[in-house]
Amino acid sequence: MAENILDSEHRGNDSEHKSLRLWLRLLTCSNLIENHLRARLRTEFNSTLPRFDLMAQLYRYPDGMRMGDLSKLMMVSGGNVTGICNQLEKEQLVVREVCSGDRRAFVVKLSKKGHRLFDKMSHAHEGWLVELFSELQDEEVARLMQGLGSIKQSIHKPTN
Amino acid sequence: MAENILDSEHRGNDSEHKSLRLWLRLLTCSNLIENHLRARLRTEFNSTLPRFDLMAQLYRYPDGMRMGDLSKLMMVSGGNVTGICNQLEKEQLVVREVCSGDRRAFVVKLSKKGHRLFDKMSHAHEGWLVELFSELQDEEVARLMQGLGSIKQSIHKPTN
DNA sequence: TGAAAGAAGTTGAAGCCTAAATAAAATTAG
DNA sequence: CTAATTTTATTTAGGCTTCAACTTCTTTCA
Repeated sequence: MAENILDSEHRGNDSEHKSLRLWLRLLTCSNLIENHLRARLRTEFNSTLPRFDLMAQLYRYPDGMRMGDLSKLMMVSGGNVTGICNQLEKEQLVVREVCSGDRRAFVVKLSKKGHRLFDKMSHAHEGWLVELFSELQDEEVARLMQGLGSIKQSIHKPTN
Repeated sequence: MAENILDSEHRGNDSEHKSLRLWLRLLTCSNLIENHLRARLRTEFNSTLPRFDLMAQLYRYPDGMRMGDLSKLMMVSGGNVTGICNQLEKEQLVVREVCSGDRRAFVVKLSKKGHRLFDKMSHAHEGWLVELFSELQDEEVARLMQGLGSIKQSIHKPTN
């Protein structure tokens, strides 16, 4: 314990500050983009980011997915998925079907109405992102993809 | 308008998907890290990320800051800052002082107790980040810092 | 000066989100 | 087969977050 304190004062300070600064910058970018997307979703579609994200997952899996899969992919809690699905279901954008073979589970799918709406939203959404990233060179994007990929990998196995 | 639709179908599809994929990857990384930090803050300090973030801002400005500045720096709404400050004030980790010269405003500062607590928390917090990023090469971190910097710049002036 | 415009912070309603507890069904093991 | 465990989804309590409306104070400018 005491050694750790010494350690971090004698060496490693650099690496610490680098890690912190990297995280803060990553967070800033994420917040900037998220806030921008949220605002446009609200003003242009009277919708929200979580609703959009859930529909986006279903859009990519036309056969539908279970609540638990949604929770994992979206990296949010199960209760949260339940809540958002309830709303989308009430608005008839999404359908819960009983899962043959497991009576506990549901398969959630985009309804026709939901599919149509998401078509429009995702098109706009992609446009906003292209706009936001318009000043970035292709090469820079490629490097970022790679670097962020490393982070993803690095974290999925946190000193296991 | 109609031209835009044509445009995006004839060319630019690549760039669209690149932008979208970059955003999704950025978001994934951000979520992974955020969830990890949130969990450790909870288990090890029985605290939360928003509380930590607010205290972090005050820690960097020992003379305190106004609510509005906190809102801008943290990129969250004013009402949100009010709520978090209320909590921290109740726990005596933070102090609201009347602002001489503007009777509408407050200057929020870290209390002694808050300062001591944040000392401990931030030390742990930096350690967690070093751990999370431990597999990244220095060079990769530098490249990421630069790339994310470009994003930040690019977005702060969204086609102004 | 004084009315209009703007800015700082709070409040309230609604939705988002988590963690922990629960209920129901499936799986595993004895 | 049955009891214990695990899995799937929901519920609950509490905190986070936004937006819009509001109050109070400051600034502007006619």
